[in-house]
Amino acid sequence: MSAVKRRILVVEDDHKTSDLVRLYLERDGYQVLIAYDGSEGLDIARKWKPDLVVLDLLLPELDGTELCRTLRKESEVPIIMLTALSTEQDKLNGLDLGADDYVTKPFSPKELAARVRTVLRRTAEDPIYRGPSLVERGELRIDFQQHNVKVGERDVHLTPTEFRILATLVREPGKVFSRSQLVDKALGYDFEGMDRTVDVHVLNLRRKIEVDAN
Amino acid sequence: MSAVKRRILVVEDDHKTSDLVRLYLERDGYQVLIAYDGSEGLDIARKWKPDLVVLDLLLPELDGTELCRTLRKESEVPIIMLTALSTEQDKLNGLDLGADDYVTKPFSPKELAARVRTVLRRTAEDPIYRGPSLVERGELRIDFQQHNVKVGERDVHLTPTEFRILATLVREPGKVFSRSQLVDKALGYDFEGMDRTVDVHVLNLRRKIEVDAN
DNA sequence: ACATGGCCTTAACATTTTCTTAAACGGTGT
DNA sequence: ACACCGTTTAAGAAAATGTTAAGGCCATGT
Repeated sequence: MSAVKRRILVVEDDHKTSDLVRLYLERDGYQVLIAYDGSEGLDIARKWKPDLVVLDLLLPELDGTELCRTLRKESEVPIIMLTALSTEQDKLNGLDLGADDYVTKPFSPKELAARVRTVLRRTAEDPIYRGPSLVERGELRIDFQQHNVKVGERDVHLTPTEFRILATLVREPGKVFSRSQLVDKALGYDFEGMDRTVDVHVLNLRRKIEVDAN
Repeated sequence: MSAVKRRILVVEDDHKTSDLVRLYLERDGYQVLIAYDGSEGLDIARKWKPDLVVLDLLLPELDGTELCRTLRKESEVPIIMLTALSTEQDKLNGLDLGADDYVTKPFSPKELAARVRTVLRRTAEDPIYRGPSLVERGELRIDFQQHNVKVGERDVHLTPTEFRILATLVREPGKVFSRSQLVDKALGYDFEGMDRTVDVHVLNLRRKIEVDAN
């Protein structure tokens, strides 16, 4: 897909956990480095400039809390907290430290991978995530954080492509897009299929969100 | 395919990057020139009249920011910004300068090539979209973004051809066009029908937008 | 490894909109 | 009256768009 792999630093002292995480993240096409204690983590973070840090809260040498705070001061690298603690209070503390997301142990590596994707997507240069993270137009309500859409009270499930198309349109209300423009925005610059593929997505989208359905 | 290759000027001081870019763009059938600093870039842009400029933001001699502004004042050549900076603010600045698109380093040359294609498709290919995206003449209001037309308060629905004819006329107010000139602009150079066809479109157009209808 | 389910893509067909053409109309000047 | 030229009409042809359904792919669960 993209030529340059995104780099992810995992700071986690438990080898079993870190190996599992590495496995899943590498399978998703990320480049992964693991630091086994806090100060090593800080070190690598500074030199390697990862695109995202997965950070265990309980660490030898330098605590995750501390590390998180330090990283935050030095850069805006997205951080996902990883911890055994799970009370609401703990979560709030974590987020206060500047973490972008929070996963409690025991966790499924798949879920972690999903969160990584989400956080990176939010922070990446994807135009559809620029601008307000909550957009309402009439009955329609699009939450870019949660990645969900409502029509009135009804929850609407959109596929990724449908979401991207809707997002593209909603970011520039009233603007008319050609098929190929929509393809670029929603299917990506390197899509090489038929223009008319987008017709079907738009049709499905309409069926799902149009109020005056018939 | 196309008789004359489109010309692309790449202004980029890093030889490694510029070579890579040249490789990809040439493979896509473009004619490529590289300028290794800003003032050289400006020079070539003026003399060579490229169809598109790929512009690194950080340049010796004359900064990309400055160059972009200058180019914009002198022509409407599409510009794609290339930069290592990637914060929201930087992107917005770049677009504010009048760049048509923005690619952050490290980038995949394939993506750049795709963006070039897209931008050229949007701009160079269709003259009626060059110039202000909102034009008002008297009661008439043409929005090229929204692709809609108003006469006073009234929304007017135009067919694609009618829109193109109106756009052609409105881009050069007062100018008189022969039938065949209008055919070329609105129906395309490869149209092979009767000149008179355009009469009908003009008629329909008049009915729709003329205020002193009867 | 295999079946499942969700999503994407495509080709084919249906429907709607737009384009094109030929022909008729109506002034104007000769 | 007739030739000339812009205008208008109407109807069939063509193009664009909407819709359906089938096949392929990939990730996930067994």
